[in-house]
Amino acid sequence: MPELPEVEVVRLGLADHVLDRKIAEVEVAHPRAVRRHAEGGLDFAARLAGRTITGARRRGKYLWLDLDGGAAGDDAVLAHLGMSGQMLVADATRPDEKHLRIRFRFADDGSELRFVDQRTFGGLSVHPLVPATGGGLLPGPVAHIARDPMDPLFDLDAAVAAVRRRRTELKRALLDQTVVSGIGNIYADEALWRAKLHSLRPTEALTRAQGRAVLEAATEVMAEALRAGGTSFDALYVNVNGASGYFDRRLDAYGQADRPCRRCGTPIRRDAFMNRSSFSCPRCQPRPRHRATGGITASRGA
DNA sequence: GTAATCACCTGCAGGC
DNA sequence: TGCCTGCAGGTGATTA
Repeated sequence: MPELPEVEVVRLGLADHVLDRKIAEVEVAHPRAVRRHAEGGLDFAARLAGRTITGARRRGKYLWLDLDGGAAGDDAVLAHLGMSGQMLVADATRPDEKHLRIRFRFADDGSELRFVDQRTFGGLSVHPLVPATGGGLLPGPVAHIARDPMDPLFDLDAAVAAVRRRRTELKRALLDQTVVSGIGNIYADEALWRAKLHSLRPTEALTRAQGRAVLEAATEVMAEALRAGGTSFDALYVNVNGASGYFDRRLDAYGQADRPCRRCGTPIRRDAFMNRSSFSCPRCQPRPRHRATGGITASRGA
């Protein structure tokens, strides 16, 4: 599942393969892939034909391709990979993927850019760039997203304060993209394990030191994942060349149900959390005393 | 204004 | 073998 490191790997690949290339034609094979483009697929394709890609940027799990000046000024193609989205640079002669949703053909007749998405949670859309709080230009839908821990202007103390201002459970706050962006279920569990904090810990009772510890752990684990090329459990996350990352082999908590904790040997526990799963070590990460439980201990393993 | 819940969607594993 | 159910989970709309 693409989280920040996986999206960054894709962004780097796009920067290598599509920068300064002129789009000749865009084909939308599935309307759901452009559902966030309010004017529909035909308008999406029409707005991109003839434009040149001038940049590949990212905030959190969103990435976008800057376009040269159009009729209405600077704009960008915004992409969210959702659960299973892939941006593939492919030779035009290669057979189409089963879940090909959008195809970009370029004026140079070289490789194509394909948006492939099995579960259709992802999508592409075109938006004008608008001034963002804190400076810079961003596509409109990204303007409310907080800076991610790999952003050079990320303010750790401000992020800790934002987490502590919330009145919720710690993991919910970590997953809230308006508090800190880029963290998904995998890296939230890994950061909590490293910081020895339970996902249900109330944010209002979190000390500054604990807040710093969990956000620093998140930064650390995502940087390590990026160096490994991202986390892949199956064929759903790949880079632009279709290759998988290797960080899943180094996960300490996520997907490790019933396996011994690498710190203390206690079996990792799986709990239900927001219609998904949460993994933690019951010894290193004790539950807070005054929170409702209701989790499950049965596990399906990884 | 803030927090919680649910729908969206497809493929796979496991049980019967 | 085939059907059914549960699970994976990020985002945005809706509800409280």
